[in-house]
Amino acid sequence: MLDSGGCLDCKRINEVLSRVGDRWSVLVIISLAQHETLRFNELKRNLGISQRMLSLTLKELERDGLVHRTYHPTIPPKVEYTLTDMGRSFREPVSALGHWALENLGRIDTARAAYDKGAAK
Amino acid sequence: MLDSGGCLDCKRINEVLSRVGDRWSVLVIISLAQHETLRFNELKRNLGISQRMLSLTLKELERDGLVHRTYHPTIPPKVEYTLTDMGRSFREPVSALGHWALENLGRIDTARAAYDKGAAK
DNA sequence: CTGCATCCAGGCGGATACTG
DNA sequence: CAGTATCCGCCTGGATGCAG
Repeated sequence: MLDSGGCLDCKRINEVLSRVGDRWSVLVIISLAQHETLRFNELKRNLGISQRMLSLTLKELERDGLVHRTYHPTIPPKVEYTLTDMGRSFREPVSALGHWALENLGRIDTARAAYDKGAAK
Repeated sequence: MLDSGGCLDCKRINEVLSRVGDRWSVLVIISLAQHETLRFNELKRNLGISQRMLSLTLKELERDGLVHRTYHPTIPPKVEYTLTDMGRSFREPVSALGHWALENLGRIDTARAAYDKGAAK
């Protein structure tokens, strides 16, 4: 609920995070960035996401102009998803995050273990 | 459920996102990065976060070794929070995300408006 | 195959009250 | 001031069933 008064950047970050910041959106974009084009069930299998969440996520991403949807009215139907230019550009900051993740996951685990041991419980 | 079989990076990203990927963690880190040192209620006011969430978030961040907590046993008590080295390093990928956000928020809004108009409802 | 609709459990997160 | 504890609504997200 509202601004509060401090840090203006925070509100911006907050905004963008509410849009494309959820786990599934990020993962869908990463997956599409790696595979170029994927069908609905391919994404579903790759990410281990439920149909419901994938459906909702893709619709949002399409709405936000990050993902392009191509519907082939064949039988059975075939739908292909690709990144838009904006979607591809999103991959840069995300990969920076991914890089940081890979480098620091171990450190975080170590810190946690130390913290948990110290606090005992 | 799990892994699925595809994209190994996704699991990693997923992991790190489950740790420091939530909205409040990110905002706390950004705020601390900007102000160097902040007290509990300063953070609370800056972010417009509830005590409960701030308390939980800070405890997690401290546990993960991203935030350092200094307790001054005065009366009234005074607690200062600062970023650790790892916490500071996290700010780089986040600022990349922030940059992207500022550049593309407008585009997203435009895409949304177009989408909503087209779909009508 | 690609979805949408429904149901339902679990967790996030705010409001409030209380302690040191 | 800096938390902890409780209550509770809301939304996320999985499971299932159905349609085109």
